[in-house]
Amino acid sequence: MSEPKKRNKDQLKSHIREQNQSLILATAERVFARQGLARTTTQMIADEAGLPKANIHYYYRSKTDLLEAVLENILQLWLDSVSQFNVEEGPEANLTRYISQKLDQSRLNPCASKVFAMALIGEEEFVLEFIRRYFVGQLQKERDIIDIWVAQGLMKPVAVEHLFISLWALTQTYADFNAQVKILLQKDELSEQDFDEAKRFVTQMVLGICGIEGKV
Amino acid sequence: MSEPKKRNKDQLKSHIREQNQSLILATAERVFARQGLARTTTQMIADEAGLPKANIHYYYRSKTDLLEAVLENILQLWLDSVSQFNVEEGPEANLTRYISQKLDQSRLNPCASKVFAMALIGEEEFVLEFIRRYFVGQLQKERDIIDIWVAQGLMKPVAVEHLFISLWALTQTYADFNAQVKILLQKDELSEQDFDEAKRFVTQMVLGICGIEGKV
DNA sequence: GGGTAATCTGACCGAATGTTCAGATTTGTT
DNA sequence: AACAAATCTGAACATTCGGTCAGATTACCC
Repeated sequence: MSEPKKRNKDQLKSHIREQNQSLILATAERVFARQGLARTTTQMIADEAGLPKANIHYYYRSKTDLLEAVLENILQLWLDSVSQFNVEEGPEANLTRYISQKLDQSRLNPCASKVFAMALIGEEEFVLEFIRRYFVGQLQKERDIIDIWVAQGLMKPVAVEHLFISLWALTQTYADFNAQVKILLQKDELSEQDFDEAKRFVTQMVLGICGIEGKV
Repeated sequence: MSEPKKRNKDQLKSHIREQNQSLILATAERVFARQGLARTTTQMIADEAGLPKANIHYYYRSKTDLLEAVLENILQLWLDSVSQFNVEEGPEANLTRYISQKLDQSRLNPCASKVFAMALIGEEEFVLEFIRRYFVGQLQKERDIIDIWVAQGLMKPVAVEHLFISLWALTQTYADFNAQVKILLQKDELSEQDFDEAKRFVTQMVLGICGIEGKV
C-alpha cells in the first residue's frame, strides 16, 4: 500500500526482471510450440531455461498467466512487423508485401505462429478476445481500402473476408503445419528458397483472384 | 488353434463390442477436438459417453491407443469420401469437386479436422507416418495427372506441391480455425451458404492459378 | 440350464503437476 | 557498511490423471 517507497518500478533498477522475463517468455514459446499447450509443464520450461521451477512462478503466478504473456508477446510482435495497407501504393504492391511479410514471419518465428494456432484451435478466450477487438476493426479498414482500389479500377471486386481468411491460411500453414510441408517437399528443413517459392505461388494466386496480372 | 470354438470373432456375436467402440470413438473425437489432445482426460470421455472410465480402458488399453484409433478412423473417413483425380474429366471438374468435397468435410465433420490438425501441429508420430506413407505417393499420382493436363494444354504448369499445400490450407482452415472465421464473418455459426461462398472463392482462386477461366 | 468367454466396474495406486512458502541470497540505495 | 527490497530456491502439498485388477455381471453356445 505504500507508494512513496516504490520508485523502483520505473527506475533502471531491475534489468534483472526484464532479462529473466524475456528469457522465460522465449523459452516458454519454444516449449509450448514443441509440446503443445497442455502437455507443456512448468518444469520443462524451467529446465530448458536453466532456472528452478519456483523461479518461473516467481515471475508468472500461474501457467495460464505465462501462456497469456507469451501470446501477448507474439501478438505485439505481429502488429509491429506487418505493415498496414497503404492506399497510394495500390493493391499489387500491398498484397505482395503483406504476403512476403507474413511468410517471413512463418519462416523466422515459427514457434510464435504455432502457439497462436494452438490457442486458436483450442479456442482460448484470450486469443478470441484479441481477434474480436483487433481483427474485426482491421478487416473493416482493409475493406474500405479495397473498395477504393476497386472503384479506381485497380482490381476486381472480391469477397474481402474470404480473401483475408485465405491470406491467413496460406501464409500460416507453412509454419503451423511445417511438419507436413516438409514431408511433401521432401526436405529435412525448409530453406529460404522454399519460402520464396511459396511467396511466388501464393502471391500469384492472390493477385489472380484480384484480377491483377502479376509480373513474372 | 481350435477353430470350431472360435466362430465368435466373425460371427454376429459381438455387436456389443462394435457398438461401444464406435460410441467411444465418436465421443473421444468430439472431446479431443473441444479440449485439445493433452487436456482431454479419459474421465471426460467416459462421462460424456455415459460409461465408467474403466470401461474405456477395457476397449482401449491406453489414452494413446484411443487417440490413434480416433485418428485412424478419421483418416479412413477421408480416404473414403474424397475422390481421386480422374484424368478424363479434366482439371476444372476435378479441382472443383476436390475443393467442394474437402469443404463439405470441414463443414460436416469439423471435429475430425480439428483433431487431425492438433495431432499434426503437435507432430504426433502416428500422423507423420501416415502422411509419409500415403500423401507422398498420392502427390506423385496427382503430379503425373497434372503433367498430362498441362501437356494437353488444359491448364498452365504450376508448382504442384504448393498447389496441394494451398488446397489443404484453404479448405481445412474453415474447420480448424472455425472460431476465427466465425468472428471475421460475424456469425454465431457458419451456415451452408457461408461454405458455398468459400467454395466459390477458393475454387476461383485455384482455377485462376491453373490458368482456367472458371465459369460464373 | 449349465458353463465359458466376454463385458463391465468400483476401488485403488503410483507418478506427475501446478502452486505455495519460508527462508536464503543478491541487489540497490543511502 | 547497513538496511530494505527484490530475487531466488529447495522442499513440500493437494490434486489429478492414466492405468490396473479382482471380482461381479452379462451374453452366448451346447
